[in-house]
Amino acid sequence: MAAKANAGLMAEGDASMATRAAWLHFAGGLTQAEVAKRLGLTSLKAHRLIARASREGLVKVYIDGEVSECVALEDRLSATYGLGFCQVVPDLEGGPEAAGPPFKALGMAGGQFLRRALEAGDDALIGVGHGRTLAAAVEHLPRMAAGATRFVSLLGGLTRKFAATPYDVIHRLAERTGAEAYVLPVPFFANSVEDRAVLTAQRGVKDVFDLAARASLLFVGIGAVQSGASLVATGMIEPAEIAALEAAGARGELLGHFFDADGAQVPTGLSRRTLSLPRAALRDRKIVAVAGGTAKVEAIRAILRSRLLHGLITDERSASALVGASPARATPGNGKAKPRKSGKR
Amino acid sequence: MAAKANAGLMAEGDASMATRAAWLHFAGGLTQAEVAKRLGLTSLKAHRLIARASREGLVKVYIDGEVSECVALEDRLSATYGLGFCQVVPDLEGGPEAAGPPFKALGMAGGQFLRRALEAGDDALIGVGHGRTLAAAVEHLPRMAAGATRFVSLLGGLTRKFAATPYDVIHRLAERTGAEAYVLPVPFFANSVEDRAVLTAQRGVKDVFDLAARASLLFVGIGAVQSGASLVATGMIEPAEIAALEAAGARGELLGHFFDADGAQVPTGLSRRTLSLPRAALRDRKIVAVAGGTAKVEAIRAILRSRLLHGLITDERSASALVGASPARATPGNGKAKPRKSGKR
DNA sequence: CGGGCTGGTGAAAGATTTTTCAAGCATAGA
DNA sequence: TCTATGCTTGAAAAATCTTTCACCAGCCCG
Repeated sequence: MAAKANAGLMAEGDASMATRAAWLHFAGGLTQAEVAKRLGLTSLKAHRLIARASREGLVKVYIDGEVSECVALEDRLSATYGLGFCQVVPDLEGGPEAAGPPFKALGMAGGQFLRRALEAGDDALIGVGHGRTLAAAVEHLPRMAAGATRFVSLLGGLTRKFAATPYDVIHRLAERTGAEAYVLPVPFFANSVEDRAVLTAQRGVKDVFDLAARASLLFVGIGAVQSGASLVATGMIEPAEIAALEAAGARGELLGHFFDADGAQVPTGLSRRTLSLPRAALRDRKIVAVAGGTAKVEAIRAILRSRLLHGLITDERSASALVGASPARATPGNGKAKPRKSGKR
Repeated sequence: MAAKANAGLMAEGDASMATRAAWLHFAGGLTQAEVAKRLGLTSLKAHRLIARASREGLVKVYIDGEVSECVALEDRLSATYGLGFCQVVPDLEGGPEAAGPPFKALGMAGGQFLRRALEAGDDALIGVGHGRTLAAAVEHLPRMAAGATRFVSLLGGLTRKFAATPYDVIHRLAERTGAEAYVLPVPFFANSVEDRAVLTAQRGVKDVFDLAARASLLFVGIGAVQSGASLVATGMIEPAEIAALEAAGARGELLGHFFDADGAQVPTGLSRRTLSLPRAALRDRKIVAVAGGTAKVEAIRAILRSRLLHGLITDERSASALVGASPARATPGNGKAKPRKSGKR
């Protein structure tokens, strides 16, 4: 009877219904048919509601156990690079040569980190960087009130391309948490040193930079220095520029600053055009980076060696590469220790 | 202190493997066969690992959307009873006759509440009550560090029965969070007033009571006053006693204190033997109760009317009954007032 | 040493979930 | 008014997950 009433519209009540169906199914462990019966729907409809709830990210799932190999990697990374915090998540993407960076896995871990940070409320002002990885982290952040926490962009984010606009990170963050957020409506790199001066002199911009300098937690990504890097792909930096940087020894990027394989800063003309926190402002800050994927291992190592990081969230494969261990296929103990009885069937 | 009850539920490597399999399956969305291939197992083994991980509660699921009906109920309850916080969760158990209290649903909500409280860290000392509902809440609390938060029992918890020992609540809480926890190794109700005096005079006991009086958040359950109530079932109170209480008009119990249908305290000889916070210590405290189920509606209403609660977590059906047409002081001489009137189907 | 018990294993049957595909209905534009 | 388009719907097929059942190995006890 109740189900019949809402035959017409579906935008509002449907989301509620989807949530309810998902709740019954996932939390309650009811089968889709049971959910259907309970809600007075056909099982197919129930399935569609549930599928939609999952698709829209209404269903958050996380695993609350430790994978020993990952914990070991965390310990080694922490010890080696003096991290105060480290999390290594198992790889999700299949295949041996993993396509892109493990956005999903990193996103879940990053999202949880953010959630904790927000719930703890220790950091009244959190600075955030750019990139798809960070965007993924925000994507996995549950809807929640941010309390008194505010967010501030750490670097300019305008870009020509529409897709994957870095704006999204802080934007969505604000949207999801209802927190105040200060963005920097300037490019990541200005066209010239003079332009940079003009831009930073803008009242609003200057204020935000001042704010960024005071953030107590910096949540950032790490950029690779390669022709295929996102910096290039998003049009924030020219292929020629990245090539020059690479030639100059740059291996990794953090908040617009470039570092070589030893973690030393690479001086470059580009930095005089960068709209970001000055290098000096990165010392002794609580910087937590989330990054991973084969393409970024070198960059991550460079940044780690700079000793600027306080925390790192990465994936198992990258972590493994970082500590120098052999590729170590994700086939621990069980697979190798026992000479399996050869599965002939 | 936290007893590291790392019972050998499963071998070390197995747990790790199960976690990994669960991660791949739930977080990564891989099919069980894919997980198996990735881990070098048969798909059946993968399934068993995943099933085990779920069974052991390593997989936490929660739904991040609002069900409009529940939100409406929350608002009404908050307004009606002056609550500062209210959460209503959809019912999980099927059928109109709803077996027992909705432990699972309440547990999930309660667990989340606790997690938030711990992560916020606003309450340095949290007092906890008894009961299966609270136990369920702790059950659904993820493993996490409690920071500086400490826990303290609000009432004695010894009982004759082994199963469902109320001890579990604070015990498991300590175990799961690694927090300091102070228990009250005395019965809920002493055998006599003299006994009570002796017990409360014990040095350790007195200290814990003093601590309990200072807890900034009280996380408690609500007890029904019926022959079938848990108070009776766990042997903490005699059938004859509960019958007397019921005859005296008692309808609900909160931390060992009894209240009638109007929320007024029911004076009873029992209270002089109760090892719990004195009634006076309940005023103006941040008390959050979690309770639900048809059998408890009356009790919840009684407690709500006492206006002692700051927060309530309950299930949809109970909430519905609570706000539903319910003339005050409908004191049914005989216990035939079960509002089991739910639209079937 | 054998019996009974426990716990893990795999094949196959049984359920459930997910995809596919064709059809229905409403809306917007011609 | 008619038609195209887009979105939802339902039945059935395909894929996947879960249970069942029989079996085997290790282990404690008699």
